Amino acid sequence: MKLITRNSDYALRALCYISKHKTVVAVDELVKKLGVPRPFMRKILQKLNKRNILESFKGQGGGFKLKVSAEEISIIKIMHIFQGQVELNGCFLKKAVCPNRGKCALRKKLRLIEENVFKQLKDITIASLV
Amino acid sequence: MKLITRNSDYALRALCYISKHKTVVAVDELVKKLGVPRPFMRKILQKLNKRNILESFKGQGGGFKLKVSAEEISIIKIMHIFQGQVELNGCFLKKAVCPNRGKCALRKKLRLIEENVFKQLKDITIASLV
DNA sequence: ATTAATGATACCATATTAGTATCATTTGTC
DNA sequence: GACAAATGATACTAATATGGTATCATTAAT
Ligand code: FES
Ligand code: FES
Repeated sequence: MKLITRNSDYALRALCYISKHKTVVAVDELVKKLGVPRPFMRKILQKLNKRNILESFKGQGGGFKLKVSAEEISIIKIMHIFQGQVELNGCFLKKAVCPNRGKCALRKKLRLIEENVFKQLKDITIASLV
Repeated sequence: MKLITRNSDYALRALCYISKHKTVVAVDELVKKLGVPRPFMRKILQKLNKRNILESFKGQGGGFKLKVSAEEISIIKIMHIFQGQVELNGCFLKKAVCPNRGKCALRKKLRLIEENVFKQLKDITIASLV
C-alpha cells in the first residue's frame, strides 16, 4: 500500500521544478523534463491552480509559476489536495458516529501517531526539497 | 484517504475479541458481536490462520484461537498482511530502479518519518488494546 | 450417518486512481 | 484582425484495489 499517490508525487516534482525556475514554466517543458503524460500533468497543474498553489498564464508564452512561496507548500498540503483527508484512525463500525468512540483504545493511540506524522509532513516543504 | 482498511480493522477487532476469550471462538459468535458480514469475516480469519496468527479447529465446537501471544500481534503486522507493504516513500519514476534514488531529498526525509511511524505501530499490540 | 464447524476458490460489486480526449477561452505576435 | 500557442473546463475510459458473496470440499464431535 502506497501512502503517496502518483498525483501527489507528480505534483511535488512539478512544484520543485517550477520553484527552481523563476520564470513561467509551460506544461510542455515539465512533460519533457519529468516524463509525465501531458494530459495528466495538465490536470494536476490545473488543480494546483484552482487551489491557489500555482498561478497560471494563458496564451503564447504562458504557463505556470508559484503563487505562494516554496516554504508554504508542504507535502501534507499536496497530499490533502490530491488524496483528500489523510487519516490513520477512521472507525469502520456501521454507525456514522461510533458509540464506542470515546473509550476506543485503538483510536486514542492512533491519534497520537497521526499528529506526529502530520507535524513532520508539514515540515517538508518544496523549499526544503529543492 | 484511509490508512487502515476494513480488512485490517475487522481483523484487529476479531483478534481483540478472541484474545479476551480464552476458549475457541467460532465465526458465528464474532459475526454477532462485531456485526461484520459472515463470509467476509471468514475470509479474514482464514487469512490470519494461514499467516499463523490464529489457529483453527474444524468440526463441531470448532473455531479459532490465538496461535501466538497477544503481545506479539502488532497493528503493523496486521496491516502488512491485509494491505501489503505499507510505504510512504515509493518512487513513481518510470524505471523500476530510480536513477535519482541515491540523492533524492524527498525519499530521505520520508524514510525517517516512516521508520518512526513503523516503530510506533509496532508498539500497539492486541495485548495493549484489550 | 449427521451435523456443525472451517478450508479453498472463484466470482461479483464498488470505489479509487490513473490517464485520455475534446472543445472552449485567453493572449501574444504578425 | 487572423492565427497560433498556451491554459480552462469537462467528460469519458482504463486499470487497480477494496469490499463482499457464493459454492463446494474437508474435518471432527456426537
Ligand atoms: S471502535 Fe469506533 S472508534 Fe474505535
Ligand atoms: S525521484 Fe526516484 S527516488 Fe526520489
